[in-house]
Amino acid sequence: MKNLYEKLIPMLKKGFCTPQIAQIARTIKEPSTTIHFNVKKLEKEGKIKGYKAVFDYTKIEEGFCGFALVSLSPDTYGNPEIISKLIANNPEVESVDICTGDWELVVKLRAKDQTEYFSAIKRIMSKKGIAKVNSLVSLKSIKSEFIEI
Amino acid sequence: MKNLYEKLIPMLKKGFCTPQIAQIARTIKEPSTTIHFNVKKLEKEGKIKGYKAVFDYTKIEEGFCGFALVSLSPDTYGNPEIISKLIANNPEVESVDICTGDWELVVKLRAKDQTEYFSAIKRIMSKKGIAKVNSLVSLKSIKSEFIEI
DNA sequence: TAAATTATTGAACAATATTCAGATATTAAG
DNA sequence: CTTAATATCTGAATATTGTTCAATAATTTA
Repeated sequence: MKNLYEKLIPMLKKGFCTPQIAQIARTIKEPSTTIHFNVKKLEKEGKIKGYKAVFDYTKIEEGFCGFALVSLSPDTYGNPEIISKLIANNPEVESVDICTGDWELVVKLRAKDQTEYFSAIKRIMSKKGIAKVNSLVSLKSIKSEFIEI
Repeated sequence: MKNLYEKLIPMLKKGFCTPQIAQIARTIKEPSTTIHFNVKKLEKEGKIKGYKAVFDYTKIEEGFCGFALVSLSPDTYGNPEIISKLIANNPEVESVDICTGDWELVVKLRAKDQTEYFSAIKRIMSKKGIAKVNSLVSLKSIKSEFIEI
């Protein structure tokens, strides 16, 4: 068979989905055209960023998940956004947050296995400005993207 | 006006979306019926858990985000799933991971503001079995759910 | 109060997901 | 290798759904 999974999964992970207006309308018993109006307003107001699929990552070759707690070196304190965006720009990176507390960045990553996770971490975190990285490896994801696994 | 946002946002945050088969088909130049077949297969195989909207949480009264790094007390080491599921079962909780490393759990939370975040943390984390909580407050989300903000 | 803007809604339309049946490819068995 | 069985692919037809439009109602502003 044609390997469409390799194309479909990255597409659906980032978008290519749409709200089910008729089903929402039926569920909350409002006219579908009212739901349509409201959803489009949420989009125009920039409140909705997009629509996407949520995967069971253990079943799509992304079962190895971890958090990198990052300390920045003093010279990047003034502008953590630049390095954050560089980190975010990797497909293995699920989320990046600039934080207060013991670490400046919290980065969530997903890879196929330990080997690929290790090589991703090395590649992504070997940047000038990163002083220290503390890795927490996830043994089991209980909830992700607001959806319980 | 009817406040449909209060109903729509929780619905779209967890589901009520669907893949855009025709658009995928056009993009990768395959028959839409083939895409349909493949997507349904992904669903049957349990690889796709659902379809949902991603929000700009700063614009929907969930702008305050943080991570709780949790240490469990020795008596819960043997069964961290139970307490993890209790934690996951709160609407403020975006993700829960059982980890190795310096903390047993990593919990991502979203609330309206500092006050509501504080009350959520107190409510969620005051459980027997939780030994210690280290909170990291997000000042800015750069990427979330694989989507850059 | 009156005017203007914003929200709601049903009917008509266009686009899309889904079903179905036949064709093709792949795998398993002899 | 050949045949049978199974799985995948695909176009045509259908049913469902998102979208547009125009008219009405509600809300806000002057």
